Amino acid sequence: MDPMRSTEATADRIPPHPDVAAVPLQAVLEALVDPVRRSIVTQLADATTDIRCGDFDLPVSKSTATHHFRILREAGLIRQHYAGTSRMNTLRRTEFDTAFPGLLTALVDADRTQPTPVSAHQESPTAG
Amino acid sequence: MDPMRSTEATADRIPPHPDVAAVPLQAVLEALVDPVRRSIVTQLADATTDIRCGDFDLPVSKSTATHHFRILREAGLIRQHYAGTSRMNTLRRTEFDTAFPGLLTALVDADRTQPTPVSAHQESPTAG
DNA sequence: GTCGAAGCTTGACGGTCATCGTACTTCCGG
DNA sequence: CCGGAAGTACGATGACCGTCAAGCTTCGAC
Repeated sequence: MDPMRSTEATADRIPPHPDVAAVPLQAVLEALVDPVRRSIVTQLADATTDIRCGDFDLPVSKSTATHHFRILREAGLIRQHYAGTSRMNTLRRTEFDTAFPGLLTALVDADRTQPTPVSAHQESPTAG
Repeated sequence: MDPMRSTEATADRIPPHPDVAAVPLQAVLEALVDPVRRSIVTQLADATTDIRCGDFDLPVSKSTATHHFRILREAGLIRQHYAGTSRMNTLRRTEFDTAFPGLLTALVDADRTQPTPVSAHQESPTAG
């Protein structure tokens, strides 16, 4: 009800974001090995602005998408904040590049060259 | 029995190595997400010469190690050749860097900064 | 030829994770 | 206040993958 709430004042409902420097490399790789999550990251990397959860092009249900966003947030890859009922997502590029130099660039670059096929109901597109 | 067999003539027993350019990014990430396999890669990156399979410092049984070497070979990350009964392993750095620029460097670099804890009988060191 | 060393193959097992549906919460517009 | 929209939380389920032991193959030494 405050007139103060534009885009930044409603952040209470979001669990705390980790310090990227404290995230283990293992967690980062586990986050990025999933094609759906990697698709989220590349869509963010290609965008110039934040993206709503619901505006991503994803082949999974809403609850599964929520799960993926959480993994990415906990891996320090994305930052989330509320705007109304919409959760906005940003890539934490600068911070991440400090902690893992070159990693995100190399991955997004590779994903652009070889777009990862993200089809639903398939956990291991390589083996399948 | 040929006198010709120094180190390169015995390569028959090794399945063919893939063309790195044809390896999907997904396969590369699935290979590198495992801490044991990442440990193999970093040990190779730190070495100046080839390493025998048995000379790696790995917390798993021989059969499991064989499995990991195969995954890495099929992901285009290592090259294997026989020398007697020993299988030698080399990092395919140059080829890999051409196909996935910056990826290997960023990963090895990150792994050096944050050495991955590879303990036996543990598939998900992050969650555990 | 025989033996040991090095490593592969196979089969089985157990844990982890991606997936979903359902129910719940929070916010905005009338 | 009420309804819809946007997401989350919670269980349940099924598949994949890392793990190992046992047995086999290949090579080198003697």
